Formats: sequence, structure tokens, C-alpha cells
Amino acid sequence: MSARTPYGLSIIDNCLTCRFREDRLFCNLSPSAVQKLNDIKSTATYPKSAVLFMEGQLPRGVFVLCNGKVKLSMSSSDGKTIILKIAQPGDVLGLSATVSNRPYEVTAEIMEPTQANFIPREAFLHFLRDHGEAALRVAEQLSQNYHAAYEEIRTLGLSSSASEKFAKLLLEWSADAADSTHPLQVKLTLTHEEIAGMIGTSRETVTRLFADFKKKQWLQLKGSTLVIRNKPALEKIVHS
Amino acid sequence: MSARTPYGLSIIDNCLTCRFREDRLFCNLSPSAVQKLNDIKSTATYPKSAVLFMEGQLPRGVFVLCNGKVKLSMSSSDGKTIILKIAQPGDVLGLSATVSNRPYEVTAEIMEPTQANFIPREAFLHFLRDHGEAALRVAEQLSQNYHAAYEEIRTLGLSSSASEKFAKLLLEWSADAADSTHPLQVKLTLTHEEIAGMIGTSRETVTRLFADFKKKQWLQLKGSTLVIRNKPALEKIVHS
DNA sequence: ATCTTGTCGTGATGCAAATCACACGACAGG
DNA sequence: CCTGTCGTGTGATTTGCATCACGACAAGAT
Repeated sequence: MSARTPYGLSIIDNCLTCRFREDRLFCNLSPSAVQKLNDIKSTATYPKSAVLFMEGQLPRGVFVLCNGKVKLSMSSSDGKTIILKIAQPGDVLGLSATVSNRPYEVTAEIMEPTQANFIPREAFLHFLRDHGEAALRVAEQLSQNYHAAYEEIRTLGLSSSASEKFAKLLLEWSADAADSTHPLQVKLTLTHEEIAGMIGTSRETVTRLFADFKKKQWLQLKGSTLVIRNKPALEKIVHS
Repeated sequence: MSARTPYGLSIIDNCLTCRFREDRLFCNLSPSAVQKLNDIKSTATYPKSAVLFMEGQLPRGVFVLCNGKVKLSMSSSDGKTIILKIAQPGDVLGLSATVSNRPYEVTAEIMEPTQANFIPREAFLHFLRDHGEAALRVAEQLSQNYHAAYEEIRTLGLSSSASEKFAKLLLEWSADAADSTHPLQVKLTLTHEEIAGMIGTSRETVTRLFADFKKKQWLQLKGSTLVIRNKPALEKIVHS
């Protein structure tokens, strides 16, 4: 349980029951709850393009990411796909499906080798019934997910143009990277196709939007790092 | 607490702590929890076009609908509006915002005179901390809301055409009205404008879609009741 | 009886973006 | 070396739907 070793297990424990991040799911629980969690969790690593679960499957349990990146997507019968989120370390996947015993809403696909804790459904629900504090924490977490979902609905339903959604995405990225030394630099890890999937448009449009924004001097590309040169302009587009 | 009187209070009690609908939020709780709930709730009736809360406001608490209909909507700075849901009796409004102390995601506007119970935020959270069973119930409810939100995202993000979304809405309606004697009849209570708001299109398009579907013999209008004459055709459109 | 106000029906027009159809560099593996 | 397969860039063409601009009709309001 302690963080004695520099690698491996210490990281695993931290990501599940860290004591220093109040905003995460299982932080600052009582010792007995932490102990119980450690008993029922199991850890595994997954290779690139492995699938944790697929949209429509009955929920087997929740996954807590330790590191790596996971693509959450939905697709329709005619092959169209939207990417909802790129999950980061600390994120909990499959929570709502597990709690309500409905099928997973999304498909979770590993983008780079990832270590994750898995907690089977039955054990998890039993754990929640025994630990009211954790149930409340789960409710809070679900509220946050819900909030994020509504943000998605807002962009999808209220943005008129593709450029608006594109600008919004860029601003989100720059906000996420706020811990970096320079907040206006974003490391691009997605292809245009994937970006298109995130804003519900076509690959070509993304290419054209990039070109367009670069010509307007709003963006600049240094290798694979994107530099935002005119944030106010982007914000103006978003709040049409 | 008893249902002695034919009007008013008996209805109120039923909608909050009914014992016969397991799928609702506060059903089948322990007697002490029920008692506590009754202590902290208050009831009011609201006239048409009153607003329970607005998008962006800090959460004051949750509302439990006893009767009537409430329109939940979001709007963007440039006046565009989407309607997310028409809340029905039994629905709980403002739950996620209240639990996570984030602003209400939507605006809740009364569509017809409505009676609702209100539970203030602080009392509600305190209640949840004291009653783990209720917290778990809330988590389940939030999961369902989350699920519904993802359904919305699916239609908004994956449906290509307006007709697809329109057909989807009609099928939803006919499924909701499944308790009626005839499942293919839907009472129309919304204007074309409002329907347009629900599927993210313009009023004119809705009018044209109605005309189009009627010409194709898929629909028929008897007064204000819509009759679905070719459900398979609608389903085919949806699952393109 | 005459205004207003809200809802519905329908044509004409314009445009943003999907779609189609390429071409080109990078890069891996046989 | 050639030959896939990806990711990108850019034109030409098409199209679904928003938008504008009406007219018709019903229900209150005055």
C-alpha cells in the first residue's frame, strides 16, 4: 500500500485511493473502505487499440485509469462515429452503466498502453451499499459526468457552424493543458479524422479549418505542437 | 401521509414517497428516511410559464413534480434554443446540479399549472449523508439521467438528417404512450416550433416533415391526435 | 367588429458543409 | 526497390436545410 517502490504498484495504489486529490472518486475514504476497495480491485495493462468495453454490452464493472489514454466513442448503424472524450489517468470508466445496470453507453478503446484497475460490478455495488460515504462520492462523480454530457449536448445542439465547434475544442484543449509552462501550447495527438469525430464534421472540413485558422494567424504549428496565437478571436467565434 | 382526501395532499405524498413505483427516487425508503423527507420538503403550485430555475443559476435544491409538465431547455448566447425534455410527474429536476453544486444545466419552465415538492440543497445533502440508502438511490437516478443525456447526444451527434431525428422523436413518443389502449396514437401537445427545438431544426422543416410523412402515408392526423400508420418505415429511417 | 398574437403552410433563395475525386509525402514491411 | 496503407491537402459538385417572405386561419383581447 505504501509508495516505497519507485515504479509499478505504488502508482496503482495512488490512482485508486490517492489521499491528495479530493476531486477524485475514491480519495479520502475511511481506512476500512480503502481496505475493502483494495480487496475487490484487480489491475491489468492493456495494449494499444484494445477495447475495455463496447457500446451496448452489459456492464461488467468499472475501470479506473492509472495512466495512458482511452478513446470513448459511440457509433451508429451506418458507420458514423463520434468521439466523446479522451479519458485521462484518474478517470473512472463505466460508472453509470455499472451503477444502473444498463448497457455501456460508449466504447472504450485504448489509444496507448494503459494500466487500469478493474472492479467487478457485484462487488462494487455491494461495496457501495456498505459504505454510504462512497455512494455519495459516486453520486457526485456521476453529477460531474452528467454535467460534462450536457456540455457535449450544448456544443452539438447549439453550435451552428463547424468552425464554432472547432474553436471550442481548441480552447478546451488549451484549458486542459493549463498545468504546462505555456498554456497556449497544445500537443496534437489526434489525427484530423479523430478531431472530425470529436466535433461531428468531416475530415476535410477539419483540414480546411486548420488551414483557415492558420491563414488568419490564429494558430501556428510547430512540429506537432499547436500554438494559439489569438485566443480572443477563438473565444469570439465560440460566443458568436 | 395517508390518502384519505381525494384531492391535494394525498397526491403530494404519493409523488414524493410512493411505495408502489420502485423506479422512482424516494420510493421504498425506510420509515425514518421518509419521515425526514417529509420534514424538509415543501410544496407549491406554479402557473403556466413560471420558471423553476434557469440555466446557469447556482442550485437552490431539487424539485419533484407531482403533476403538470415542465419544459427543460438550454439556450446559447445568440438566442438559439434546444428543448431537451418535457418532464413528467414523478421526475426529479435539478438533482445533478444540487448534488455537485454546479449551476443548473438547463432552464425549467412550467408548461401547464404544476404542483411540485421542493427540497432545499443543504437539507437535501444532509439528508443524503445521513441515509446511505437514499444516496445510492440518487446515484442510480443520476445514472439514468446520464443515460438519457447520452441518448440525446446520440441523436444530436449521429443522426445525419432532420427526418431521422423527427422519426426518432415520433417513435419515442409512441413508446412513451405505451400504457394507452392504442400504442400508435400520440396526443400532440407541442407546437411545431417546440418540436423543432427538440430535434434541433427549424419550424418550417418540421411543418414540411409532417406534410412529407403524411403524404407517404406514414402518419395521419385526427384532430390533435397523431396516428402512426407505418411504424416500420419510421424505424427504417432511424436505423438508416 | 376589428385588432392583435400565435400557429401553421409553402414557395424562393442562398450557403455551409458533406461528398466525391484526386494527388502527394511519409513510412513500414516484404 | 516497390507497394501497401495512412495521414494530409485541395479542388469541383451537390445538397439539405436555414432563412426570408409571404398568406391563411383561429382565438382572445379591446
